[in-house]
Amino acid sequence: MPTTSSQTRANGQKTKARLLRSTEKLFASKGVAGVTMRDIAQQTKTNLASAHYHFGSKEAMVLEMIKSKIEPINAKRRKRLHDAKFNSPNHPLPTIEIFRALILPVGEEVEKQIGNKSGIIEIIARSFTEPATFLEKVHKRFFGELSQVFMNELKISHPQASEVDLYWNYHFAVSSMLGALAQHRRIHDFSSGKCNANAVHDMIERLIVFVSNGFDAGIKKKL
Amino acid sequence: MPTTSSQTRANGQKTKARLLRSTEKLFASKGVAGVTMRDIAQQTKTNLASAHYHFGSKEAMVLEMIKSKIEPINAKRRKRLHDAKFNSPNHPLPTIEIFRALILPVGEEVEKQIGNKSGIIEIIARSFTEPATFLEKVHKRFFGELSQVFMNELKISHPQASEVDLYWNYHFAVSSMLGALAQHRRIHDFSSGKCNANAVHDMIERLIVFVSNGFDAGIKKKL
DNA sequence: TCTTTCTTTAAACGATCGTTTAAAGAAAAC
DNA sequence: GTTTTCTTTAAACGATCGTTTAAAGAAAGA
Repeated sequence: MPTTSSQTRANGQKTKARLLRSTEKLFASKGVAGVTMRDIAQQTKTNLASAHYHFGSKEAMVLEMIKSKIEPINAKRRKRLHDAKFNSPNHPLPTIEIFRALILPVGEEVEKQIGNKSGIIEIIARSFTEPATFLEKVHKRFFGELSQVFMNELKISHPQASEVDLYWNYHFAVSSMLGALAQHRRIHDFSSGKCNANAVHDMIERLIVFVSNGFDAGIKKKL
Repeated sequence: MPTTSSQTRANGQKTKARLLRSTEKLFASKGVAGVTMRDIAQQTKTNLASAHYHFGSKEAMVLEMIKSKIEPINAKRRKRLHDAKFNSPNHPLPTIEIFRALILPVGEEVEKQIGNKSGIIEIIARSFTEPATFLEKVHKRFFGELSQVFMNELKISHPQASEVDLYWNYHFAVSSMLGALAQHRRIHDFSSGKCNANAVHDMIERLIVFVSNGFDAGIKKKL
């Protein structure tokens, strides 16, 4: 049978991938603490001990799942930021373009999971809100460096601004993004059906406007 | 002994109050799922069964604790909104005054808990982010009506705006507030010590500026 | 083929969870 | 003082958790 050599012992890898998919859906909809290894094994139609065989522990499993979902998103963010700079080589980037690079790739991921009740976004947002479990380390590991990249870009675009202003308002911007995306499904009930939670593209554009204008308003004091 | 008739059998009430305090601190720092009834009993220096005697169940205990903390905050919000209207009877309220009424009372609560590692704010924010546990009902119960009050005020202040715009941007504003307040302690590390997480008053004023300008930017399209 | 390695399985382990029981202790009512 | 009601206590209950064990099954190398 024609399989690549890196794909030898194929069946195990398939089970591992299926476990990761189940982990994402279950953790997103019920929270890390609300899902048991037995839930995951049952959803994956495999044995409980098999999950431990592939990942070693529940914590290691969550980390690997989160990593597999977040890193592609962060790569898109960097690429979009890089491309935006390339397209306006002689000018500092407008605030809105910086936040577009930060937010749009997450929005695309939200758009993918329209059919599902929840996905990686809820997990990311929870890593920002949950108490001092291991999810807190996750947040620093996956977003620490990325935040510095975007902060640097904001410094370049706002050369007269104080660092304190920049840090505070970036903090507000990230909080807005995560809170809004994680909870966007509630908009339907809250607005008595007037707003459509599945109109992700519309929501994302609104969010980018909200965030970049809030950011600039908090910065301009220093001009 | 001179005690009011509603205060007879005094000792039990003291234990109940101590249980509520322990519940707040523990749930705030470790999350609802991360705290056991035994943790609470131990922290309160009482018996495990005593907690069930006073509250019936873990869930009822959490609900009562949250209610006891949130309702005074919401009362302050309504009062501040009412006072602001009284002080400018002939003009619609500026956006920033509406959000000041919404955000300042929460800020005062954050200021109270500066010494502690965490408090009710983290719990409220988590009720916005956590999966479909009973905390979700909590959110609707305690904030549903309040949100309508503030939305009505925003409609009055933005008579030309569409309801869809208003709902979306109010959603963003609330997300910003909860995310920023719940995570404000992270600003110290993130900013390499440049921002002081204990300067709550400064943070709150920044947050109000961020939110109201973001809101207006999302609304003004319709003018 | 035989052997080795990878993967799955059923069953059990010890720990811990929310809750309940039944009895003792303390405070108020009489 | 006696009775009644409220409160606390130690101990146990059944359920469920993450993890481990030991053996069988499947795939690849020799």
